[in-house]
Amino acid sequence: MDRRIQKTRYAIMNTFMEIMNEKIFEKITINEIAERANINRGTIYLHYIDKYDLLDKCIETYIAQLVQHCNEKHNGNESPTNTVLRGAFEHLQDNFDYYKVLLTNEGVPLFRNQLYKMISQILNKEVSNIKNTNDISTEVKIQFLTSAIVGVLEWWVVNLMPISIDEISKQLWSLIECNYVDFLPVHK
Amino acid sequence: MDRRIQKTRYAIMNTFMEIMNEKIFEKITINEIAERANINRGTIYLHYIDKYDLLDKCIETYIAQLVQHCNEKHNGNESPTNTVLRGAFEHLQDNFDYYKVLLTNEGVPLFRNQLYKMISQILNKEVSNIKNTNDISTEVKIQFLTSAIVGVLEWWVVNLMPISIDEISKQLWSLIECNYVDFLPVHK
DNA sequence: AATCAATTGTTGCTTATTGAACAATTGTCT
DNA sequence: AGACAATTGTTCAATAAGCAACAATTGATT
Repeated sequence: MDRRIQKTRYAIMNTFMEIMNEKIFEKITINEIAERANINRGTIYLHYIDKYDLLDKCIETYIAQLVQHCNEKHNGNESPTNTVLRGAFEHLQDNFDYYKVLLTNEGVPLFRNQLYKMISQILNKEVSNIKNTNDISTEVKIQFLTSAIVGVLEWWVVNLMPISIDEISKQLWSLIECNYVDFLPVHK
Repeated sequence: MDRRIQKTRYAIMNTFMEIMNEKIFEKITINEIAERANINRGTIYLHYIDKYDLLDKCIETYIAQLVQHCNEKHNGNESPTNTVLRGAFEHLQDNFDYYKVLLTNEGVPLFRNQLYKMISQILNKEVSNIKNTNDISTEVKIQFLTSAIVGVLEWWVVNLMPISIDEISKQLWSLIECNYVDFLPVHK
């Protein structure tokens, strides 16, 4: 992509998140973002319809980065789900400022929905190759697991990462694994 | 000035200084600067003839900022020279990373010359309104003072700002004042 | 001495951003 | 209610930055 687009969008989104840290979403103006980002006001409209669209795009972007980071951890590893989990927490930590804002300021439901969608997609993909062995429907299991995982991710960020990545990813992995070992694919 | 020009030049000069901190001037390539600054290589040539010109422009720019900062301190103050002096040290401290590089890496003579020129201009302006009272030529005095001041500024930066701004500016001011009180304008 | 990769300036064309202006809308204050 | 400043979204022409390609030069390696 054209470098100018990269830089402009980064500046806008970054400034927007910065301001989100200081005041509520409704009080933020396009004007303010443009000035702080040192970007022509009109330029913002070339990329985003309005500030609601900007919020949407921010969430989309960060979730996409989260997925990408996890995928990089995934490739060529024998125990994918475990390392993917670690990758997720790593990314949350590295971009803590963003996720903290998105999970406490406005837009929480939007963000949670995206997160939910993403996790459930991964789980669906992960279980697509194995058959259901007991009488609980896969659908229900996935809903159950997704909610549980999203809840833990959210808790960890909102509570300012109270325990280390090692601990949180190990513990969460244990919870997933021991209760649903029949459900997840077995590696090695 | 067009925002794009500001940002581009800032990115180039900033990256250039960063690299100057890591390797000697001769080993630095335009390519490297462009990549690290995330700027199209051709764009650098729109602003600078080559890396020597870039070094020149950097020095010019930082000196101009130094002068501007001092002037802001100057305006509407009763004892200009003293506050101007403080302003100079403040600016050196705020942009320590730049000046440290310019005074230790290549380009030292270039930078010192510019500094020299700037200080002597200020002194000339400062004494233009008063007449010479003794038998030492104004010319010689200005050369003497300029060298002394530049030397102290340079020493302070190269030795990593070993004493506080308060102390250094007070001490330097004393040296200037007590020896050349007949020479400098008397305020109030 | 010769080869090879990297760097250098430069070019033509495309595209993104800028600044300025505009009317319309919003929110605040009296 | 009316006045007012601030914000909004949009337009336009001008211009800076982008990309890709090029030949020429440099520098290191064999």
